[in-house]
Amino acid sequence: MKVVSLQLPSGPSMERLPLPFSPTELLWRYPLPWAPPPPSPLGDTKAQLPAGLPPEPRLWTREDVAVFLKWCEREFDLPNFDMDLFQMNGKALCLLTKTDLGERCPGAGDVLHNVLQMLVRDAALLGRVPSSPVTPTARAAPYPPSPHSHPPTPTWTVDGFHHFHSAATAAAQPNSVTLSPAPSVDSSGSPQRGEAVNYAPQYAPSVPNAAQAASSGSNHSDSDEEAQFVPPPRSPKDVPLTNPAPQTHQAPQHSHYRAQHREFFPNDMPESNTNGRLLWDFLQQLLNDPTQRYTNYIAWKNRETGVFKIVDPAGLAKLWGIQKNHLSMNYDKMSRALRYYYRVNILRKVQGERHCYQFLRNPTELKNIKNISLLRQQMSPTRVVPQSVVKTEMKEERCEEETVDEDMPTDLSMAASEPWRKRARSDPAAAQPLPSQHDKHRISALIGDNMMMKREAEYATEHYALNLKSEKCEQ
DNA sequence: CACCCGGAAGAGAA
DNA sequence: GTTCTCTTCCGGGT
Repeated sequence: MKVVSLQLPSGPSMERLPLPFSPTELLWRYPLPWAPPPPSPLGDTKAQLPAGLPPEPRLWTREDVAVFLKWCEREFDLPNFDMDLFQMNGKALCLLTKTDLGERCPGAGDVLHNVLQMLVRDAALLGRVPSSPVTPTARAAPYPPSPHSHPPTPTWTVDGFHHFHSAATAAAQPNSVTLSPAPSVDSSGSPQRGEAVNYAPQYAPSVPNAAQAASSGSNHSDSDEEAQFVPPPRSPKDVPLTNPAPQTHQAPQHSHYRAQHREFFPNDMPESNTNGRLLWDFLQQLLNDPTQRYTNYIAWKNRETGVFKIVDPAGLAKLWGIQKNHLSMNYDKMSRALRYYYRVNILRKVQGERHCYQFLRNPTELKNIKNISLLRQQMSPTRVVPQSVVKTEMKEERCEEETVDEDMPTDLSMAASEPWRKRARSDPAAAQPLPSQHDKHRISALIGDNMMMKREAEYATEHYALNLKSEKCEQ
């Protein structure tokens, strides 16, 4: 296992390295005075739950479910539910998808689902019943059980932010990540397996020592992977954090969260809505972890220019696999995903340095890509268009004026540029004619040719740093 | 051997 | 059904 010894755990151990959680989720969950959460119809639902109703929906009895439904009818002005369709306990209720709920109560399924999701997450965050922290909660984890969660993918546990937690508890519950069993491995998605893990009385460090697993070979079969998720004996390298920030799963205290949040995601002003679902976002979250817990996996080499190094490729891939619930993820696969970012100028490889990449866009830009993609059909020369149209449009755009920044592809759609890449590579003649340098530059930005991209990359480096600075100033 | 690259096909979510 | 973002697999190069 290749481990760079930093000040944090000397060996990457996912048992004590909770993944960052979605900042947007917390914004949503824990309204900040200066950053009001997105309006939620659910509002202060939890506080208004009928007295006597356990806050953890999965612990509800049938009667509790009935009480809850009645309460929902009143609270959200929903049509009366057919209680015959809800003869189930809370656990079963939570297992219903939004669709299921919609079928049982047309017009109210979304609301019901959202409320349940919120309650489940709240319960998890409060440390009562761990939710799936690492894998996307939607579809992967038993909890929340629905594959149609909304908000979509609040994913992370909040353990990294609880500095207030007692040292004793921290020692007993080292910053751990509770990993749900691998649904992708077990296609049955048996909730029983999840229960066994997730109803544990405390947050057992059930995330595998993914780094160890990964480092022992990243091409296991799925069954191997699953086996790996039994926490192996702690290696001598897995010394406790010397960092004074104990990582636990206690309920967050808002004030602490606030303070940390500002540090953690100073660039997260725009709502990304990705929540670590996208690879670049995931990497940013790890890189920007305020307590630097992931530096054994990934670390900035030069934050100003966006250059980072994947310290433990196998371990990082494992983390990513956990996040995406693809437990057979390895560095080879993950790096393929990274390479897709080349062509859209999100990343580039740092030549000559292994596992070194550079963000070509700073976090704000990246997060704005979501918005850009909404606008791209009107404004972006590299907008997503049906592939059949790409060729024609490219010819027309060839003569467009270009500034490096604006024309750097921001479109995350691989499809948009793919035809050109294909043409250029598989059929060089087809990429012709390229009558001018200008055109070459143009095409290069699309096809991500490293040489031709150099100018943009250099620009992006400066651009990245400049934006970073300006964002800091805004703080 | 590990890393890196990119094509191809397809999955899964929105 | 379409689009997006990967995931998976692969052959080939360094």
